[in-house]
Amino acid sequence: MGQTLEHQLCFEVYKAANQFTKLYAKTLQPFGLTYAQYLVLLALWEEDHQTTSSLCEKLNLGIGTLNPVLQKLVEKGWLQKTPSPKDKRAAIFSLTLLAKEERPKIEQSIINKLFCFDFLPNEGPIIKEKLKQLNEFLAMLNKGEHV
Amino acid sequence: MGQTLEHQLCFEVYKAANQFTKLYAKTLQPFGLTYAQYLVLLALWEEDHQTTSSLCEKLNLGIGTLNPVLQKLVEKGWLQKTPSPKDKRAAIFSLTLLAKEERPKIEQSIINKLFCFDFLPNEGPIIKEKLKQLNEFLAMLNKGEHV
DNA sequence: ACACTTTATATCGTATACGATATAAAGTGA
DNA sequence: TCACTTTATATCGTATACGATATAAAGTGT
Repeated sequence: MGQTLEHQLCFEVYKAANQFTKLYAKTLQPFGLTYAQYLVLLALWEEDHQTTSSLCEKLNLGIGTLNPVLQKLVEKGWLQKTPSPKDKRAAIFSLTLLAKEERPKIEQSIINKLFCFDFLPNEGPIIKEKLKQLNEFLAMLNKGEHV
Repeated sequence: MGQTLEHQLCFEVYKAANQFTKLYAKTLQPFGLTYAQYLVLLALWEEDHQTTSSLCEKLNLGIGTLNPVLQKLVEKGWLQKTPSPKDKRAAIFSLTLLAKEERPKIEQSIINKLFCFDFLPNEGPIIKEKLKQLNEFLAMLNKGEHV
């Protein structure tokens, strides 16, 4: 395998992630949201009332990463944090009215920014499927003890 | 387009990037290198003696990101920083003997870790090509002023 | 030569992202 | 019940990653 920068899959993934972050940051900036904060909202729009650990699992992030993001979202009025009645350790995060009301505006902004060209509607689903396979492979490597 | 987390291409890219970072971090840890530091070495293994701005362009990173990484690599003895004779503003980074000698060991560790399965040799090149197209598209969006 | 712009690097503030560690609540088995 | 383990969250230190700003050198046009 060629070991030059040009030949590295990991580098293409790295660049794509950074570019997505920049693009979403610009699009989300009018709403006062960062990309990571938007991903949390996506997870909760999909299913409201989730614990920290549930969100960590969905987003594949550690609690050390997610906790500050969740705190910011609560401070800015997007989320509400309530203790679980069943488990005194657990915290449950729920969408506020603001988060529900702003959703269509945010979605429309992203559609206008990213999906007004042919590329993503055409190629997006294919790339996404390939990346899902890649992520399964990488998750396997990250779990196990190989070499 | 479905707006759930499950349906987002950006999220698959995000996860893949984080997983690569974790995987490479573990593999590079015996060498005292981080993933970002490794990417700099890749760029210089491909072409030695590059300026800060050249490395920024190759890695698609801002100087605010790259500068601390380069400083660390110099501190740890992987790179040498010399002022350019032609341009008093410019700094030129070159590989040390250590960086040249360790290269095959580092490459072998990564091959052992990631390429000892069928997945990357088989699917890697296809995914990489798709991501290159995606990156061109995202770069276009990040450059221009659309919407 | 000189005002103006551009380029190259440096620094700062904010926000992730990770692993390690700490703490408290919940679960488990003898 | 009680020691032990597991689970859920919190915090800390290190390293990116970004945009904004600052500074000095180089380039440009008159």
